[in-house]
Amino acid sequence: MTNYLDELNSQQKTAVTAKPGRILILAGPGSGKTRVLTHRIVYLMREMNVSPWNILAVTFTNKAAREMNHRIEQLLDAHPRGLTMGTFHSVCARILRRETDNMRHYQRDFVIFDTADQLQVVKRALKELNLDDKKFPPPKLLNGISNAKNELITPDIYASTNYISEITRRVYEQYQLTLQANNAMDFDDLLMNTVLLFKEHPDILQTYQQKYQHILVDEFQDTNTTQYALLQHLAAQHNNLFAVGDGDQSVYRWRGADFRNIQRFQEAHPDAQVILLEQNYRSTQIILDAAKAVIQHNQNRTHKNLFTERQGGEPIVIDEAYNDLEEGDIVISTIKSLLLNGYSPGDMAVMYRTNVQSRVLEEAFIRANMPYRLIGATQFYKRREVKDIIAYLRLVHNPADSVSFNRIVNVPTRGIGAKTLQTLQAWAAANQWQPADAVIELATNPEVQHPFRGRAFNALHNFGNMLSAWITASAGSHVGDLFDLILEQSNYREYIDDGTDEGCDRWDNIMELRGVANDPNLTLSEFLEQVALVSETDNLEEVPNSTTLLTLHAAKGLEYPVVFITGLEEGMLPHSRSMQDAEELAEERRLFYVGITRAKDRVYLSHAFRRTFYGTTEATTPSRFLMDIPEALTIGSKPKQRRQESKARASSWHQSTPSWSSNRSQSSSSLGASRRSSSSPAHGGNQSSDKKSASRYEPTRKPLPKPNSPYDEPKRATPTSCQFSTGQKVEHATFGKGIVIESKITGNDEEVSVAFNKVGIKRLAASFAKLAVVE
DNA sequence: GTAGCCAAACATCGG
DNA sequence: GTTTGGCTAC
Ligand SMILES: Nc1ncnc2c1ncn2[C@@H]1O[C@H](COP(=O)(O)OP(=O)(O)OP(=O)(O)O)[C@@H](O)[C@H]1O
Repeated sequence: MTNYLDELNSQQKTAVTAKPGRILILAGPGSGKTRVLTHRIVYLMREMNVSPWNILAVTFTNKAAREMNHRIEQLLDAHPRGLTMGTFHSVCARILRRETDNMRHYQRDFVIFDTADQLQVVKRALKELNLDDKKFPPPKLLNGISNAKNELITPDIYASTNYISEITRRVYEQYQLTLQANNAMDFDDLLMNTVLLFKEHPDILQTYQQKYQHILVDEFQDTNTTQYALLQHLAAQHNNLFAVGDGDQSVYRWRGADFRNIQRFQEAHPDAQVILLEQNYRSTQIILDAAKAVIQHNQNRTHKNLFTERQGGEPIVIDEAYNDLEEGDIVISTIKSLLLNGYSPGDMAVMYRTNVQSRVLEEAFIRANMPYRLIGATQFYKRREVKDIIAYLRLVHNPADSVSFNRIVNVPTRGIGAKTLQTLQAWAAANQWQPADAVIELATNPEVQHPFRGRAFNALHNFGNMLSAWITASAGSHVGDLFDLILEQSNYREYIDDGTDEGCDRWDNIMELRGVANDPNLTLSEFLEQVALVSETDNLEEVPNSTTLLTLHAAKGLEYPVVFITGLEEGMLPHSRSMQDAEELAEERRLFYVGITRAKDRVYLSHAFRRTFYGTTEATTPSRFLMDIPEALTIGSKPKQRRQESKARASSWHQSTPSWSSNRSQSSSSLGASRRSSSSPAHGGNQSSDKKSASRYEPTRKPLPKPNSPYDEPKRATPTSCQFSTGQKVEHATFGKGIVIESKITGNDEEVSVAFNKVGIKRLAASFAKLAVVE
């Protein structure tokens, strides 16, 4: 039936049932984009009789794709077989993989290079061009190359206007040749090469145009020129493009995204239907008002009249901490209070501008023994041991990959040092081989002329033997079997698992990777593609019921009942590297806006008066963004005042200790619950080992403390008598009626356990929970 | 050829 | 404060 349309408001319904064509949905935060996209797909299939094979849906993360797939399956009560759904990168990778026969420079087994690999290639290009990598920093050059690719600029049309750009052009040219020789593409190539393929082969383009008659795109504001071109090509024939986006949430300008693609789209297609989604289903009025007040300061916005039916709400809490350490402690103690108020750890997220900030927060979680999940920072797939194993597998899959070859040829050490490698490189080059071809030749062709003797020869010969055996084995076997074979024959375990905690940890990571390879239906090629294209947020749900620590960027598209945004200081948010340029500053503001609008019920904003950079501590100024939130919506001392206070304090700090503590207790009163002032948290020696073994990468494997474990170790018992007693009937604003099962004094508050009729047993803080006794 | 040490660089955001 | 890579001593 059509009852799925009943779940939509009228704006959403207009969007979902719009006549196919060019459609632009401008969707405010929390306005149900996901719902509109999924229902649109179902609508196309059911009402318009469109086959899922003819639908392409592009999402921002793999996780979003999975979730939408799941949702559609529920709505249809059947698996949408044939539906193409994925990120730009994964969709392009699939197309390219299929079309390699039509590409001049690539074979089917091409691999995807990540940033570390890319840097190696840039360094090699510099060497080949006789350029000094001290004078021309590889990361800068790589950035230039990436920008060009995002703008669909190939080396031959790259216009150099000055010395540096001429260097970039040359390196770019050489870089592309090296990638091709390695049968490898970088992330940007996946997009650019797909567009180039379509440009060069109109017949192939036509095939895909006919296949993808209906195209839907999420997060349209964060598409770059190349992605935009891709969409325009694909949609050129049937003109059915359903783009959903919000200019106010554009936060990827720095990697080529341009929210003006929204305007471009409207200008290119004046007949496009534009539909606004303005009702926010997520946040309370107060949160939405605060967010609107923040974003209002940006120029050239499409006006949207956002509203919510969730009247009122909890005020935004603004906290000032003495330093970043105390900021972490404040977050922790606030979380503890919220846990007593019925929230669970998984309801909360702690956000920050840069990954380094996560460290202090993480340590606070570890000290307090609270469950958390860290997104990003040192990503799993970027860890040394994981990259090593992937390099082995990649080399077997694509022996042309010399970056992987160089990475593992002597890891574990097997007597192939710099000197030998140099000779190998020269010998390989003379024969037009890649290094892996050379060692295989050495091992399998006894006739071959070569420059090696003695130990070096033996080492290379052995390695070549192993490699060619793996390549043979890879043909018929599962990824898992190949994985095990490589581990065993390379002696990698002995090398990495050296008995230290760290070694053990690294081995565990390898076993975790092994788990991914377990899927029997996965080919080596698919496995490698999957691990290359996973994003940080993709595995988010794997740790149930722990608080999420993540950057504001990573938070885009997610929602949490409680959101903490930390580090609201000038230089941090807005970031110092974005404060010069008005456009970049506007993006910082959007980032803050994105953060606030992730919250359903509560927002906590914090800043530290002193923060440690590079090991030295400096005084800070509260973020200008704090002053944009109307006072009426906040609790905590007024941002304007504190700005001056902080400045004054910064200058007078060394003379005397100002009335910090009194000030502090004033601003913390808002939380009611106990909050210890962190005078000097012990920097114990066991801290670092704790961190490594306890949580950094464990969460996906090791169960974290159970949600009901006692986070709230009693601190200082204040002699207060209990208001509630066992058996008493009570009522709570949200949870309804229930019976008290236990009541005790914890910290300086009374902790009440109540069995509610509807929601089961909850533990609440009496001062917080507004429990009423009923007859 | 390799392990281990120390200095220099370092850290915005991510697929 | 941490990581990287270049250098030295075995
Ligand atoms: N018509 C509706 N009625 C009730 N709830 C809805 C409706 N539409 C969406 N929602 C709810 O609103 C919340 C936000 O939806 P969604 O995550 O799709 O927002 P979004 O538009 O993607 O937001 P953002 O742009 O901020 O990421 C979800 O919890 C969803 O269930």
